[in-house]
Amino acid sequence: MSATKGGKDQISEKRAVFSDFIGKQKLKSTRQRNLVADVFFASDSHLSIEEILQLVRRKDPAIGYATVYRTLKLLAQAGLADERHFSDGIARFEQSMGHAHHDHMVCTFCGKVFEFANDQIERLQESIARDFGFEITSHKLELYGICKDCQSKKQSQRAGRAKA
Amino acid sequence: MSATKGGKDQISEKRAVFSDFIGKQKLKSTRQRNLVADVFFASDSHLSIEEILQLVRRKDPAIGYATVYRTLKLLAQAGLADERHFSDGIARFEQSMGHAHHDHMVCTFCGKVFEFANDQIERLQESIARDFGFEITSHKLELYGICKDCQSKKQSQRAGRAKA
DNA sequence: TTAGGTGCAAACGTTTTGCAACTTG
DNA sequence: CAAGTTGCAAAACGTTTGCACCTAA
Repeated sequence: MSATKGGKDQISEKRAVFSDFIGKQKLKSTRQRNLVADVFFASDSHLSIEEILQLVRRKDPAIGYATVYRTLKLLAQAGLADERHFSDGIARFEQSMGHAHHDHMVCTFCGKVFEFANDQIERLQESIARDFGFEITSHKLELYGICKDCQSKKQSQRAGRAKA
Repeated sequence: MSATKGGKDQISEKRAVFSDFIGKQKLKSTRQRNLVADVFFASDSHLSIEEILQLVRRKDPAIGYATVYRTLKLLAQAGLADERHFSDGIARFEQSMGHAHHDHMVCTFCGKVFEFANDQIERLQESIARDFGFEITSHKLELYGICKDCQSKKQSQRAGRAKA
């Protein structure tokens, strides 16, 4: 389930892609930008801006929200990040490089996000769209529920308290 | 394409379910609440709060946002409305009674929402969840793209340019 | 040097809430 | 009458933006 398949060198590749993008767009490579990007590349989950900010501030407490928002937007433009909106109103970002298309399973108990891919579903989507004369540009499939771990947590939690 | 399958009597049934809910919760039946509910029941599309407010104000211009928000929340609690969040940041509501489970196809050109249902996809979702030991409580499948009508609109609008 | 970036705080758009006046039961 | 509801305006929420100062190229 790890997002990074190749370890460290994958990160430096992404770093390279990013600085390439920065260069081509005549933007500047700054300490803050690189810090945000590195934190993002080193993570393998679906981080919110808030979470990224917390991680980044461990290394530089002066960094503000705006920089994180702006940098993630750049990363998205560079094709390195994908913005996702699950059912909790806040944006989360995942790495897009090296990821084939996949869908999400969100645990409503612990908030963890699992990824999965299923070609058969993809093909069915295409055929449904075809029937409608609809031209798909993107899609989103999310399963909400309770993950394996939380099912047991939930049970023991309920076992402890009779009823509220 | 029509959401209401039985016509008028379906509306009165919903009205009944709603006032039942109101009664059981020891809430009060008010002119505003009933107006909002009726407007909602009479519609068959995916309305935003803003749109519902506009419709309601035709009959009573004094009604405010808060009442619409509060009433839609009640309708959702009563099992009569489902809140949806497509990729435009604003909440839309659809009627849930009499609706079998279905998914959505959203035209990113005109904003129209089409519904579809596919048992095979549902079954595949279940089997994927089972593989993960995940217990599904709900899910969301949305196809984004361009609907039949808009494909031609788009072509004539971009008459001079190359086709994708 | 200067285009561009930063952090702050204020602005945003949607949704929620506190409250005094007002209905409903 | 008491409890619940209303409309308003203010607050709250995540996000974006204007701006004076700063920094990379």
